[in-house]
Amino acid sequence: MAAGTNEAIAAPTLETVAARAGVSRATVSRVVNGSPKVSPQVREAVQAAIGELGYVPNPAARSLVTRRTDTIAMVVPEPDDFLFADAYLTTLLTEVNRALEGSETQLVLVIQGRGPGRGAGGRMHRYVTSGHVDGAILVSVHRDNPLPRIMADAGVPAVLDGRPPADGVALPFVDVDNVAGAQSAAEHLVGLGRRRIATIAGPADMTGAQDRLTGFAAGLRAAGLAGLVEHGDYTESSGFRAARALLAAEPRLDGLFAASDQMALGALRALRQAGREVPGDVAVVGYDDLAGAAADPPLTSVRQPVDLVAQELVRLLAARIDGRPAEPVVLPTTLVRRASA
Amino acid sequence: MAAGTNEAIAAPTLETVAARAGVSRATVSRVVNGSPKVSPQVREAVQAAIGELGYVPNPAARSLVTRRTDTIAMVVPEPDDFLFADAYLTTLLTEVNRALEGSETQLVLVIQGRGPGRGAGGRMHRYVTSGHVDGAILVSVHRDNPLPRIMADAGVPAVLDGRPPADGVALPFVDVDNVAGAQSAAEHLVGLGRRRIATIAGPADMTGAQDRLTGFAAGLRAAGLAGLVEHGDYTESSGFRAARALLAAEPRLDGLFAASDQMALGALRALRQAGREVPGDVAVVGYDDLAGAAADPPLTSVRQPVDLVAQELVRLLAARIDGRPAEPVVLPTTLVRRASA
DNA sequence: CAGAGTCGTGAGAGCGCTCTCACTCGCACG
DNA sequence: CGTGCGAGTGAGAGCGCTCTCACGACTCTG
Repeated sequence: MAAGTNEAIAAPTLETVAARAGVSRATVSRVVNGSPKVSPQVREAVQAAIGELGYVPNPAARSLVTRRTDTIAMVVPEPDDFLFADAYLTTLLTEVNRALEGSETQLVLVIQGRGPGRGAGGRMHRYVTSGHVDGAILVSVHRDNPLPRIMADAGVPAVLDGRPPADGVALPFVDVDNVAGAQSAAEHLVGLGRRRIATIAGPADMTGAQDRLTGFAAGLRAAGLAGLVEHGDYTESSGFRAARALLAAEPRLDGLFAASDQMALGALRALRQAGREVPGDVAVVGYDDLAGAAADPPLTSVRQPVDLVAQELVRLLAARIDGRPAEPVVLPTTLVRRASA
Repeated sequence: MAAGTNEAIAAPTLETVAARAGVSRATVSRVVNGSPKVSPQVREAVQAAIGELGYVPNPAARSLVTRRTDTIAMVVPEPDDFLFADAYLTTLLTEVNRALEGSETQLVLVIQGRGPGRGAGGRMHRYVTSGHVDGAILVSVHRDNPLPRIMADAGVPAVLDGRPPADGVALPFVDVDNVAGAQSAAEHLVGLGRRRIATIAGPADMTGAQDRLTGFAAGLRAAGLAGLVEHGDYTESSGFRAARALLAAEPRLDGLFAASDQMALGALRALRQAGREVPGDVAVVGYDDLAGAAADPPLTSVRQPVDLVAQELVRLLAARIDGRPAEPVVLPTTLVRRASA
């Protein structure tokens, strides 16, 4: 059946505490908020009263007057997106949470459903726009996503994970240097002596995927090579399909760069089925360095500093919330070498 | 550099709308909350005013008086847990979100950090306990987790994903029939003619893992067999290690049941490295049916109805929040057969 | 020793909303 | 034609908190 006594008696308020400590509401409020202008004796008395009464401030009352909720949202466009980029998103989520530790700010994960409330004016837009949160981190934003515009129009502080498209709303953002990262992957393959190199790129409507493709192409071009391209959607199965297509187009393929570890995993599976040895026949490099360490063989991958991304995202958003300016940040990647390339 | 005009002018309030529509605050409130006792003409006028002004109710003010926040929390104990059971937790999260679609209730994901605010009275306990949310779904609860007790003591409605230990707080819960699920896995292996069967069990301090072990043992016993047991923590790598240990203890192993797909994946890797064919030499069954469909070979697994679990969790919690009783729910599993067993 | 600060404290307004209660109609009833 | 009643509406009292302002009690300064 269920929980214990059905709700304790009325929760203590500032008033109750004040009466108990023999001071005014204002003074209790000062103690609770750590104001320095309270004498030590009074402070102690108030703290004792708070302890005895088990007083906890009412967040609704507080934010009614402060116009602050001490809550920020991480907004993920839709469940499918959420699942597909799984490892990256969960990691980012965890890291953002960690970056918030020690502060009073609470993180709320908002997943856009696909129900009727989906479009502009939907439940989630209303939520994010109507004062429930002080600001938002927008994640996994595709080009046609209206959310950045909505947030900007509503005057709600927001930052982006990943750079916005050139024609998009100019929100502050944190990105990793995808061009350089992908280029280092391409150069690594070239350095290994590979010459027939292909890439499994990400969705064409995401800037991160575009940049990785750009970097890859630049890396090959520098070596006087051209590469095959096949697109996936960051999932394992799309990587599997893309790798088969690539193999069909170029049976003598000897190097492969996948724009996500998930896709690299799918490619590994396709290669194994096709009887190719990795790295013997085909050297494979992934991206994210989030899912490949336990692969077979362990995946060489471009690591993104997700912890730093999270910290910068939080820092930028905090700045915007306080009305300070926030400059975009671009973080470097590192190539982590393992057995696959 | 950032968002557009720095915040629109003061947001419209009930007062503003009332003035514009030529009615009182109370009437606007009635319209906003869909009260039936408003004449059609007035309702229309008010709705027009709301539209023109772009009025959005202030949630803090509202919940200050209603004592409701229309927000529930899903509480995940710690980042490591979150990561380890990855697929299950993300799926559950998505499904709970989906179950909430159409309602006005918003889901907040709360991850317990490991900082100083960790213990009782920590940031997260305060958050969940102090009126930020109407209730909470507790997930991945280990035996020594104080949270169920804290919630019960604070009188905050809460429900559990997975049955609580016998000596734990009697919160309403939703569980799957882990005993029957594991038993069906064992029976399947037996039915395949396997006789040297082992299991990789989950953490001993989680009831779900216990139940799976119980069911597995029961299934073997019914066939007059005994099985080897090795414990893991639901991660891929723990499955890898456990499978090696099992292989060392019983080289002629011909059947293996892992209490999670992740661990089954690790086992697959260990078996391949040991030169065993799956399912030829060793038949493998996983649990969750969340990560094995694209494995090599595709994993036979015990499927949990995560969507139903989510729906029931939401239903039970809603009942508790409304002060209605909530009976525990136990849902059935199904064995999904693929190539691995 | 008067004037000018400090410092700690309390009084009280007000944040935007909901909800009870009282009031005003218009209409059916006796 | 008075009375009763239900439906629609408004007035106003809070919900629990923060924050400005005023004030009393000191401590300094000249």
